[in-house]
Amino acid sequence: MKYNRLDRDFFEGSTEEIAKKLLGKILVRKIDSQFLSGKIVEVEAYLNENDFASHSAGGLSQRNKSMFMPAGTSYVYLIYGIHYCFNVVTEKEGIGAAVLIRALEPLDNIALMKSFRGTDNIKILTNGPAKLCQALNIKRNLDGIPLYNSRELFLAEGDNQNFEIMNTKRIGISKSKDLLLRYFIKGNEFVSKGKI
DNA sequence: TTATGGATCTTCT
DNA sequence: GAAGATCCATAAA
Repeated sequence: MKYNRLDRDFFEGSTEEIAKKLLGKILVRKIDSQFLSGKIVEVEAYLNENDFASHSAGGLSQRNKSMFMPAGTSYVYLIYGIHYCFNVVTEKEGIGAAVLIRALEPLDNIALMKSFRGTDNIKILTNGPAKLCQALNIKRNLDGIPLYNSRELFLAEGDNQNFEIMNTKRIGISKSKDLLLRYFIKGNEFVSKGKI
């Protein structure tokens, strides 16, 4: 499969805009000479203002510093001591905002994803933010890298952009929980929760 | 089918 | 010292 990488321009725009534009795009992971990939089907926006669920709400810290890097940087963090989550950083340098990738539809090299996940069930390979990191072997060594200019982790153009976008409240947070900043592809069976 | 608790550790208070 | 952008196994209904 040939991948048409998204370059730096793609990431210019508001965080909500980028969140919606990321749906249907392909997340590509290269390990040695093998490509693993999946279509993005569910995302959440985390803003720099009036969003107390965002890691950036308390200002710059050692953990969240990638969120303040330029749009198109990766932000990978450890949650609950055991799981990694992957975000696409948005907005200009110095502004802390990002889009959490919550679910993928597996495409290339599903066999390798299954072995990283330790399951044969394709439906639970990448239908959650920590699951997709495990399936693509995304860890903190990939935090803070430029997605528009990296070989091991990048984004690519998707083929079919014919889908309807659903917009709901975000999952698993306790602050700013009523903001409608979750977006997912209507009808896609790899969405993590509340599928239509 | 829904509810609950354990795993496990970095970050900030 | 407590909380956290999750997942999974197990128990209850």
